[in-house]
Amino acid sequence: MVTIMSPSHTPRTPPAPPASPSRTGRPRSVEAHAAILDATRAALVELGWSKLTMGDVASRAGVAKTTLYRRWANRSELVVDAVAVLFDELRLPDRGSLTADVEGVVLQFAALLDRPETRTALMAVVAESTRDEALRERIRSSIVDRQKRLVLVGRERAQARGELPYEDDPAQAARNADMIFDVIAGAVVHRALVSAEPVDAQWARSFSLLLVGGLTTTPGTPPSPRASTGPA
Amino acid sequence: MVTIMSPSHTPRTPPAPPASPSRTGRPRSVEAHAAILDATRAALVELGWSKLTMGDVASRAGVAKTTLYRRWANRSELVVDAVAVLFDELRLPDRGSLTADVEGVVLQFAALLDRPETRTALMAVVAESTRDEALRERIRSSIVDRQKRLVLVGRERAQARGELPYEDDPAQAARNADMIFDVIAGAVVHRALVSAEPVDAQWARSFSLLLVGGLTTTPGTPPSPRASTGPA
DNA sequence: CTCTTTCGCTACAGGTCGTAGCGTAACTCG
DNA sequence: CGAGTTACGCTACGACCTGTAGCGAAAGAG
Repeated sequence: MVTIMSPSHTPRTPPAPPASPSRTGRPRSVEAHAAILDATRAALVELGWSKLTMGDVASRAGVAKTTLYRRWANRSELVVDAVAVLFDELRLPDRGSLTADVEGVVLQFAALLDRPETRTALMAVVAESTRDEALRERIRSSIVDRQKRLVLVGRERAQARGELPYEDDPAQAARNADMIFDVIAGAVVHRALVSAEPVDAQWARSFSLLLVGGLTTTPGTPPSPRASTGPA
Repeated sequence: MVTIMSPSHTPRTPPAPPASPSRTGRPRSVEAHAAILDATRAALVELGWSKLTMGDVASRAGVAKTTLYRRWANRSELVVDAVAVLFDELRLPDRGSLTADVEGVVLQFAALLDRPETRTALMAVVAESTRDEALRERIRSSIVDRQKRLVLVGRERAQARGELPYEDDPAQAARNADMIFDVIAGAVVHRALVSAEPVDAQWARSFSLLLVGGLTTTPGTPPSPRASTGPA
């Protein structure tokens, strides 16, 4: 009695389809889980983020509204999970050069932002996350990190090709990768959603040339003033 | 009677403080206008975008809720106007070099995104604008264009300094400017809001070097393959 | 067969949106 | 100065959404 007894209600912590750690009791329906995420994406397409309601998603999915709240704390977390899976499509096929690889990832990300679900949801949950630490962490782990891996893969390939130097300081290398990620993802998002203009092949090519030009001109960060320019 | 008689209600088109074209009747209170925008920013700071309500803003501003709806169609438009004025602070002092100018504008924009009002509101209205053409246009004219001008100024200065070449094709020049704008604004926004990490002096410096390195390596877009690098 | 957890359902309190309708205030024009 | 026009504050409202509570029933674990 004196104990916290919080598990009585609002557990909802088990994120994945069913709750893994609990062995006993009725398991959560995996069909319901998939149906809910599908319904969420459908609702995003038809209604957009601002008009999407939990009740609507529930009826589309054929489950009770209470079931949604048993699994997600609020709309934002549900929507993050619903769109996160779309980011699994992102791949980085080896196109032979750093420029071509950047171009490829830009076009892929642009295609993702062209889908109405992500278009309306991505910035909305990011905006929400500025005041919700848990949501920010969920976004980071289920969306941002999936994109960032592509940058790391691309860098490794470029290093293997000799297009980029191997970096000594691991902390510095991480900072660089983070910056490159923000530049790529940020530019594409800004072009697509803020400027609201198409990220087409021409833009992707121009951008890639710009970025790779900067990367090969500026090996590390300021620390090493470097005298001569030119790629390694 | 048969006429549309739409002006009877929901005019609300007159955006600025008072309605300019109308000469007759009681003019809109400019004090109320300022009070509403102030109250909106205050509410954004305290409550954030998602918990900001029209009723709350009205009572903070000391006006009736109906007055808000007479001037703005919805929350989003009100918030855009409320934060737009903050973007007037953006300046581009001549720091002597393109790299330094980029660095300066990055830090200024970052400072703006550090304010809780803009932090919570900017991405929210952008998300909203993906499904609202009027809102998108309002954002473009009152926020985006104010930022974009800085890019144009910076390019002119760099051209005058000889750091960047004068471009022949005006359409191509416009595309380049747009891209640079998306790269700068996008990277800063992404770093600050998505990655949620600080845009500090070090980051600004690294980013500026990267960008300017790319710009001086890649003058135009692919069209003109250009042989030699280096500023004119 | 018992225990545990989830499920669907209903109901609800609390809150917001956006509008309508009224009487009044403020300003322009003839 | 009166008539016409527009903005204002106020009240009230219907429609809707959120998130929770409480129930009996279903679905597994041991």
